[in-house]
Amino acid sequence: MGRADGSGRLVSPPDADDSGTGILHVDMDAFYAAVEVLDDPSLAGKPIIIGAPESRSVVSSASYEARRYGVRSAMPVSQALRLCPHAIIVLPHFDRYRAVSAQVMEIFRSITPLVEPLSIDEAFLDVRGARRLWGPPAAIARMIRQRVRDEVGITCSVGVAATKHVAKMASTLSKPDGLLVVAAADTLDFLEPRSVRAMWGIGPKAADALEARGIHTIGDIRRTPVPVLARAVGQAGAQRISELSRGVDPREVHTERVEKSVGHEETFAEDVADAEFLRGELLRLADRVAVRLRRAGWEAGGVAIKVRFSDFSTISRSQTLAEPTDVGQRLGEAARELFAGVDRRLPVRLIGVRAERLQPAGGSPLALWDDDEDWRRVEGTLDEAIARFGSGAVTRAAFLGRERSTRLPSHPRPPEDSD
DNA sequence: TCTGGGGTCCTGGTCCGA
DNA sequence: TCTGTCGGACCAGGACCC
Repeated sequence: MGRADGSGRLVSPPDADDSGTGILHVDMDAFYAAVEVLDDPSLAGKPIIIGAPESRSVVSSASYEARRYGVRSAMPVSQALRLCPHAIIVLPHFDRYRAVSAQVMEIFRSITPLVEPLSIDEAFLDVRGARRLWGPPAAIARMIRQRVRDEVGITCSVGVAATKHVAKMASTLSKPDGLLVVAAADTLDFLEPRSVRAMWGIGPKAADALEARGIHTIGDIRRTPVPVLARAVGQAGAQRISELSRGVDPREVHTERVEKSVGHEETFAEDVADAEFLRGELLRLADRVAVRLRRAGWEAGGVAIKVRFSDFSTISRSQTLAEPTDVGQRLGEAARELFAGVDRRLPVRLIGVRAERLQPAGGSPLALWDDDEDWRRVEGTLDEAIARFGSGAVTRAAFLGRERSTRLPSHPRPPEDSD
């Protein structure tokens, strides 16, 4: 497995056993800060905070030099500056981060087509089919680290394991600039002593709820019956963490990701009570959402708004549209209708608009599944397909290329969903 | 001390039709 | 015809992730 190297991280020796593995999780180290150093080498070795200097801004990313002072992502910039007064604040350059990210992802795809980007700075790779070309998984991981360093100029950490969950945990433990390999046979030993907080999907609330029941480690989760876990994290969560604690994680590496909603939100520099101004903002945000919808060729079947008040309490309202749309005016009208029903007892800190239930604009081709999971492709809308084939013959329909399934009326749920 | 913006997923409540 | 039940759709809120 791995050993501590004195810096708090775990790394594997060059001859680490990688038998039974094949999933890699690659995570760039302090990505935004690393790109800024790449573009301005005079920042190297200095505490950098990526964020806006405005009063309500939070830290998007921080260099490891800043993290030593306790600076963390999502922390208010004002608080970060109290912890590290000599930190250098750098405004984010998202276009540049996206360009570097594309460069890194291209390296991954030159090794295997099975790449699942999780965010701008991390991805899962399934390298089980790449062994003959590039060698065993641990060797591939070393090659990736070398290539990212040589060709892009930044460092990354890699976890190698048999499953996504363990690979993700391993990369986190190996940070920064590390490699940790967990052979399949070592999975349970690896998981056993780790804090429940280290699990992917367990946040502060769930961790508190588990610890209140004496469940502190992943080994504790493994020994706890699912109904007991369910009282802390809900039924679905309990089932999931119970399986993960036993090293069971059947999730594959998916190369296609389907967005389910598109939204914009804005926190005002100062809280706003002026309703007319807020209505104007809703229209402006709806327009931005509509532009993105049209660029992607989607229409929204529903609209949601989010309002955060000066006391940080947050409400949301949503409605299904009579007809799907990608027109900003229509989205804006729906958002304003929803806003009219909100009790505005306090000034507003943040307002947001989100388009939901996305579907292809103008009735795209459908794939229809019948009861035998046999499928056929038809042109037109779902309603037209029902008219043509009858709802009884069809259990499931998906818009091609989007993997959006729609269960048809009066019919049993298919054995598995397409998501 | 004072909490961004972009998302996904889950839960629980309510309404409605079969 | 009335009533109870069940399941699906929809909605609101919260937790979580980067």
